[in-house]
Amino acid sequence: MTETDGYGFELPLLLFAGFRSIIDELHAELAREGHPQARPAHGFALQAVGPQGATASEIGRRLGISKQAAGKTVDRLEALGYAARVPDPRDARGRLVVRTARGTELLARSAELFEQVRARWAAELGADRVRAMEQDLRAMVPSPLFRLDVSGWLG
Amino acid sequence: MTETDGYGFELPLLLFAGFRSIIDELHAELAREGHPQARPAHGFALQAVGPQGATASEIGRRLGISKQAAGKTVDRLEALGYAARVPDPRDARGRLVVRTARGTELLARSAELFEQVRARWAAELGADRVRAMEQDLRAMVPSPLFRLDVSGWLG
DNA sequence: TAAAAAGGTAAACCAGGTTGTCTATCGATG
DNA sequence: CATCGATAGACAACCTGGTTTACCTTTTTA
Repeated sequence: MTETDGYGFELPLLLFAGFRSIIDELHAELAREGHPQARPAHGFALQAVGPQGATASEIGRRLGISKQAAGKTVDRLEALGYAARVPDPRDARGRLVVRTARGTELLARSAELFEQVRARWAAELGADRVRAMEQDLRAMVPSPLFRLDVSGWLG
Repeated sequence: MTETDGYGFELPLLLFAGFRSIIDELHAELAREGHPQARPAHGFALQAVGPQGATASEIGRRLGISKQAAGKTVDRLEALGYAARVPDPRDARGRLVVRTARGTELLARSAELFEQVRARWAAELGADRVRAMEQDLRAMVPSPLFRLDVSGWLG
């Protein structure tokens, strides 16, 4: 990092700023539509729950965080009405985390809004440029799993 | 977000994964070179200090966080030997935060490593594709300031 | 020169991560 | 069929790094 922010330093900043601007736009609109409490982390976690539900331990594994941390996040989702815990019929130890209707609605609306953002990028830059960006990132990135250990990772 | 991760949902994920893979690579190497304690947040904060030094309040403003939070981060940088607080000769209220030699070294080495990563991307994808990615992101992103309120923002 | 603005610090709180320990249950194996 | 290792979940203690509120000191300004 020189004082003049050379090229090399700019690339990661731009990638993060791109990510952030999309997520900010998404959540500004979600807040307007009745989800003011929803945070980016909630969408990721809810996605990790999956349509069939999952145990907190499994969610932790999918997110790359401890089962305890996953449990706390599920507590939060539960408090906000996006997920619920039900007894696991096949394992008396476990409690299955499932999406509520509100949780499913949040994900569905998020998907629509993400499509809108991408369409705007395509309109602005050209569809081919957006496709190229995605293709290039796919080539350079190990795998676009949603690791959720961001808090601990960043700081 | 549909279950099948349509295009719209993939773009932000790819942007974040790209950012993250670069930062992970950087810090893996920094750790090998004697900076195992350095976290991504430290680099951002140290950058915000600037070559002339800055007050904690000013750092907070640059990073988009409260002066108290900035103060805590400076505490951390100080403990790790990357920054020091000196009396501000022009303001008896303030204490100027300045980079130590070790802090400057961390930033310089980071800059070199960022250049290396970008060169690898250019070799893999083609220099024009990397330039195009940067150009397109620059066009879509408000401004690539390093907001550091990520912890609070994400969760 | 008094009031407002700004720097720094401290305390209380929250979110979300960690590790470690404990109990209950599951599943495989002798 | 009993036992034992692995696993789910809960709980506690702790760390980092945000927040807000409050207060003191110093500087700026009206």
